Amino acid sequence: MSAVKTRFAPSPTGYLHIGGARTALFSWAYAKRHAGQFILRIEDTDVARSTPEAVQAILDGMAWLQLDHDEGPYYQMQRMDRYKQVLNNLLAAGHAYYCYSSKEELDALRESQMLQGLKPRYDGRWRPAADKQLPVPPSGVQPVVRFKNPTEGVVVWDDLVKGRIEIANAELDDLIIARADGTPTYNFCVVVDDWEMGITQVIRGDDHVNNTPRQINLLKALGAQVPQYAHLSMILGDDGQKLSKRHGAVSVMQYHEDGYLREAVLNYLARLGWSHGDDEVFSMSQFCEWFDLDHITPSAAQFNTEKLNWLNAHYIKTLPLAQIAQEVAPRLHQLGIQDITFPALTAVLALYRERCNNLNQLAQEIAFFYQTPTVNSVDAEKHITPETAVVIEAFVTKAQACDWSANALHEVLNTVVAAQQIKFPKLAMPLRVALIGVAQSPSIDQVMALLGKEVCLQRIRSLFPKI
RNA sequence: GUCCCCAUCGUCUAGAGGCCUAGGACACCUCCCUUUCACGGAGGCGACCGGGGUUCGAAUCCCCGUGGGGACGCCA
Repeated sequence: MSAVKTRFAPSPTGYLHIGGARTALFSWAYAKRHAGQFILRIEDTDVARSTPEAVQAILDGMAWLQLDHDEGPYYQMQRMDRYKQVLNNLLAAGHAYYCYSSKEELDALRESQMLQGLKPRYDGRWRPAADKQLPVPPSGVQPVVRFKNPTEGVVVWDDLVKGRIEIANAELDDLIIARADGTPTYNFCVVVDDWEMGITQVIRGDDHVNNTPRQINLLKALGAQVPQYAHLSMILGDDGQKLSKRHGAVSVMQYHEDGYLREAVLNYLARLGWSHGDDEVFSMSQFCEWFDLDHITPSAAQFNTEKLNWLNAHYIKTLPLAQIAQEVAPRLHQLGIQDITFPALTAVLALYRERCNNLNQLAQEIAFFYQTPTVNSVDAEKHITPETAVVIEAFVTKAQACDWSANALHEVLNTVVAAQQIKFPKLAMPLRVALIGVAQSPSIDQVMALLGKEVCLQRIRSLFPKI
């Protein structure tokens, strides 16, 4: 077998969604695993629905996920001349023929077949045969080109995911490979490309299972080597329903915007429909060493945001701080915070990153370090009582004298609590409310140390003006 | 309707005839840690779609049901 070459071949009619991303990931990983090549091919022959924006969205998605291609992107619209050559060869060799049936005629045929409980298929009325009298071509009608599919026998292939699949040629019909305007159709372009680009494994969604026997027949007519096929089952939404734009089928870039790390999305996707024993958390380089098609589940998988969140949390707390800072900084800017020089973002993140499973949430949580928080009235009411001011005043008095390090502040906190004969939260909670606006935070001494003496005192005084 | 595919905890999955009184992970529950909230640690709850075979033995193989999904375009 020649060197492995896989491809991802999306049609640019929308953004790169999670299902497409997983298909791309598996194709990419398969090539990496076998030291092969991965190519990107844009299937843009549906001129009416393809858009440059969608092309860009796919490119952006692939770039964000860092699924780099070794060749391409190829654009099918740029290969028209080649398709037409192959088409003519097929016509000349008698593997294809012109069909003058109108769309209306075909619709009527389909309808009557459905009514009879039959599978709708072209009946071959323009298909040439040895002793057959073909109808006279109507004038002024541009014909389509149909492939002369074998009428007998079975098409068999050993699907790398689903095992042996057999489909009788009697189930197939003569598919249109070129439209009336002369442009080739999907099944034909795919075949020519997979053949000429030397694709060895076609890894794609299982909605293509039914196209496979047609493509194999076409490949055989062209005298081409038939690649191996691996049909991935689909991904269902969180609710078990088919992924659609209406419920949650979002662009992979949306995950980026929504606060997910690529590491988390990739790791999650890798484990959706594929497994390596009990391993759950692994890097992409590890994945590329492990990935194989033997351990792909043939059944559909339901997307589980909770688990993605868990992985996101894992990567937020384990990736280098500098990397997390790079992700969080722009999100702080989006919250209207311009200056993030003090306190150092990495120091803040070191204290806070264990508390969030999402980058946007993380940015929101730490925003108070860079801008004055609004006090949560529920928390304020709960933790600030008439006696509070006394306690806080005692704390401020003592704290002002210390060097404002976390350790020193910790000492002061303990001293004041002992002197006032109160429980620790009686002091810590009102401080949190004054400094952060809410009653939840990491160790309050560490927060105060990061915030700095000046800001702390200022925020305390704004809530307790008499101090 | 016809053809094709699929079927283990709520979810993702391990499982290739005996290692399975079915393992791991997310979620959930309990406890521990604790300066609140998290994080972390320790436990717990929880599944082989049904029925027939084959076999000494089946989650694993076969058949039939049932359920779910996909395809049936001059879309890709």
